[in-house]
Amino acid sequence: MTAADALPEPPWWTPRKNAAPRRTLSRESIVTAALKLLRAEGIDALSMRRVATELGTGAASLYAHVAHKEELLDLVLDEVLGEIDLPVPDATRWRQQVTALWTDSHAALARNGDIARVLLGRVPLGPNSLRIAETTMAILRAGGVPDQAVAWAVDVVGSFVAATAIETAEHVNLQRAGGDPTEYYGQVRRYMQALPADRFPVTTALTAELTAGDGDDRFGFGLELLVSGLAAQARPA
Amino acid sequence: MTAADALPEPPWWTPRKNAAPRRTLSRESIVTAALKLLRAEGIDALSMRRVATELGTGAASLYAHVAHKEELLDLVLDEVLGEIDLPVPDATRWRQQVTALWTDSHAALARNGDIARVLLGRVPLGPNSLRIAETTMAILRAGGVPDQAVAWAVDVVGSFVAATAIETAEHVNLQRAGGDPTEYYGQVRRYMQALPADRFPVTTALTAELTAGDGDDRFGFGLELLVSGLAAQARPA
DNA sequence: TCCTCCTTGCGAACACTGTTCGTTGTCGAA
DNA sequence: TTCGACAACGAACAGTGTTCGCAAGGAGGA
Repeated sequence: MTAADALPEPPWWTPRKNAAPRRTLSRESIVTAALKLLRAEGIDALSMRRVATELGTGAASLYAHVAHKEELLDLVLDEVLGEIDLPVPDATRWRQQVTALWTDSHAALARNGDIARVLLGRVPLGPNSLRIAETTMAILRAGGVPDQAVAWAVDVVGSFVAATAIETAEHVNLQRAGGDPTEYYGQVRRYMQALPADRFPVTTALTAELTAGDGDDRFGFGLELLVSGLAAQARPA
Repeated sequence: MTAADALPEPPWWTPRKNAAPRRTLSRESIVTAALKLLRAEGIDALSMRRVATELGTGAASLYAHVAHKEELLDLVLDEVLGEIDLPVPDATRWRQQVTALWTDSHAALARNGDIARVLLGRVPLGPNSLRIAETTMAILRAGGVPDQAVAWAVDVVGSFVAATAIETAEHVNLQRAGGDPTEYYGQVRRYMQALPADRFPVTTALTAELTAGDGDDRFGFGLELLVSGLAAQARPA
């Protein structure tokens, strides 16, 4: 760095476009930037242009490392799934193990914005998805769950985990946007209570139960239903 | 036209401009056009401009009848849910009744493009949603399911129904786009079979089971898990 | 050393999106 | 007949994903 660097270049010099080192962009850095944006502002804020500006460049530059936005989202999803750590299957504790694994998955998705949205309607085939599916199936199989049930459970419970993660994430979204979830639920509750009781006897009677519990409570309830259903199908040890 | 018309609209639905002489455009015609587009080309094709041109007008005209796109989607969703017909709760057949009702809901959503996407992350409070929820809870309660379980089940199973409906709809999407689902599943199957067997023993062993069955089979499997879980919690008759 | 090829970076542009603004045209009531 | 209300709507704005064409630099060979 000499003193000359501080001077503005004469305008008749053709300006050097980039003083910065060129090899600054990579797939990893793009995924990291996207993930950061996702966590901070949700999936709606995740545009190619915003990811690019986060990295100090233009949107077009991303397409040298990533085919489309969908591929970027796939990569981000797999990155998130990488946060989940996998147990070594133990036949004597299979119920606790699947419960913990699915709970972890729910938590990992829910804590990363509404990334779970990209999971729905796709068969996730990223390396981390595959590792999770493999481990899940190994645990269930060790528990004596029949093969067809094992295969379908990993899909079906996966859908359930994704769907409830979206719900939980939306809760978090609301909070970040300055909204108060309890206030919102209060509004919903008052609306349900104000329904005509003759046509909605159960809804009006159960407003307390309907608005009780947070996302995790509801997820836990559903998961327990599913896991106990699987346990009922398992051959006794 | 059913009793749903008599319900108070949720306060966040902007009331239609009342008693106005309308020429061709109306809320109903907009919802119908949107639904038609949704069925034909999926939710991604559902833009305000396309709905408008379907009606022979411009996008701006829609905003006299609908506050935003989100509200339009809410209306479309409720229209779809109106296709489901509700049984009269019968305590002796509660299991068959909930199973049929949830299966119907799944079918209604799946046959209308990926409309189920708008269901996720929202508490659906349209008149038809409320009627379905009321009936579902009445059936479960008649079956002796505890109140808290009734309330959470309607939410949790609703999420499950929506998630699997998206999956089924995506299947249909693929078919409409000229793709062959069996060919696609064959591809997935070959990919899984080609995985290193030492690190993915279960996945490679269960490729047949993993690609077996269509959306309805998988939905039925998951639903059976959930319903039998609820039955286990019900007090004996 | 020079001259290619090839990948990366990137500004500009294209065809879209949801939404708003200001104006036009029409209709019911006074 | 006049007037005010309001649906209809073209144009515009700010945003989106993606493509194109060109510039810059490194690698490899002559």
